[in-house]
Amino acid sequence: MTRRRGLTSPLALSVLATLSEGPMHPYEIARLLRHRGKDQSIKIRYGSLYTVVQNLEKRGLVATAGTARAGRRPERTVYRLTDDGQEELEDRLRELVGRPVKEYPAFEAALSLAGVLPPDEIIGLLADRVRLLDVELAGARAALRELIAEQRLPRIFLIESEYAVAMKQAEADWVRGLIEELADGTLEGVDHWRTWHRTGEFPAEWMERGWAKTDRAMHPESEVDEPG
Amino acid sequence: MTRRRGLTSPLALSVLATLSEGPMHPYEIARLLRHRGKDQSIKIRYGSLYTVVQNLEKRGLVATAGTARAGRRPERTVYRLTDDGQEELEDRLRELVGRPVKEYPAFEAALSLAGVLPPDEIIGLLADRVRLLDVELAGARAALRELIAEQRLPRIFLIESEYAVAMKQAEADWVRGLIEELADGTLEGVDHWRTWHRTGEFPAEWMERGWAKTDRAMHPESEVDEPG
DNA sequence: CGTTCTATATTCGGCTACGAATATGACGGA
DNA sequence: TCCGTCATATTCGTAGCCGAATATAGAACG
Repeated sequence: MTRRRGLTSPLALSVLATLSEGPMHPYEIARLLRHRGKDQSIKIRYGSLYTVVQNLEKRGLVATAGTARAGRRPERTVYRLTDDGQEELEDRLRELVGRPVKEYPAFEAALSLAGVLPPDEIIGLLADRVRLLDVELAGARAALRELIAEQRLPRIFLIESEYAVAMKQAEADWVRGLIEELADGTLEGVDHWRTWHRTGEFPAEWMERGWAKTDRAMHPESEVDEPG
Repeated sequence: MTRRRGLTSPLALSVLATLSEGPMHPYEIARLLRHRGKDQSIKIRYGSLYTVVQNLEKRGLVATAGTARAGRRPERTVYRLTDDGQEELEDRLRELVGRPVKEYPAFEAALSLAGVLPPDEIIGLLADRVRLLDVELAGARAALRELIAEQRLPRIFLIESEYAVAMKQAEADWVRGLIEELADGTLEGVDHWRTWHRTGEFPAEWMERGWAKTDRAMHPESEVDEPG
């Protein structure tokens, strides 16, 4: 009945993973992860790191292996992975690889609120986005090529970057498609959206539909006492 | 010189966006967003909602429009969007639509640490993932069809879901490709990864490469005082 | 050998997120 | 009418996240 709550952050996982290579102190963990470019896929904040390690210690997933000092620099606490920690690490990794978790990308949120701006402005913004995505893609691909060709780093160490590139490419492609549908009016509703912004009035044609009615019903004009 | 820090959460943005339709109290905002299915693209937590609204008030982006009560139920504070709030809303939306922001999906983190498990187990887990993604995709597509055909909801109100579906599809496709490359050994390094897990020894062939050397150098065996 | 810059190593305080608790009204059935 | 349950509406405490500050050592430069 050991409680398995919390400590689910990617940072916590990366700490366990790194310690599975041998005892280390927190700063060293961060340095290694950075050196390997893992900070591109995992958000590493020094402020968080030390708290996370302490919490992992509380749960018995890591333990202090001793303290060391070089010269008169501040004392470093060296941690090691416990058996429980190794088990947790593997369990969480299995979970994370084996099943998708619901996430909330900022762009999805933005799309869901895009109605606030008029469609023609949105088209321009989406075009900006595509341009920037293309630049990022070119950069990321060049970096990958460099690491593989010059540094002779096996591709297997770079799958997470290849994944990121693939997703970025998919997004760019999808946005390009959306821009087209918006521009040529293929996408059902854009015309009404446009006139709605021009006139400020909710399209009469939509009023009739069921979803519009229940939507209105959600927002009763309630009597309000003016403040002050 | 008004400081424009913080309050960048999607939830805050959705509050502003919803209030741009008229004054409301926090619970009503949440209800509307839920009714419209926006809670699929934006994480809505009641605990957070009230804090967010208060902070928005502090920054002058929303203001209390009065208080209302129905019967003897707890008093509700009704908020309205200020002019500053409307401006902020549009600015942030432009930013969010127009430029990609770096994000850290859990799966990317998992991939970057996947070396902890042996490759053949990873292949199995990836297969699980693909299966689950396919199920989710079927469900999401069915839901979209239902809303468009039965409810006669214009597609424009559903772009965020279409985006989510497209991204999920892209991920499923990419993972399928990865599984193949892992299974048939096309991906450079899998063989060494496999023997490394079997023997516990870092492959000699890799030792020679520059990246492996600097990696070792990152982790000096430091003298450690045993504790207790 | 002073100065400045960067790398090392960690602490601290404030803010944010969010689960859980609270309190009331409305509705439906036995 | 009494009771259970659902919807309404909000507060509170805690746990975690993270920017910024702190302090020291070595390296580079003139």
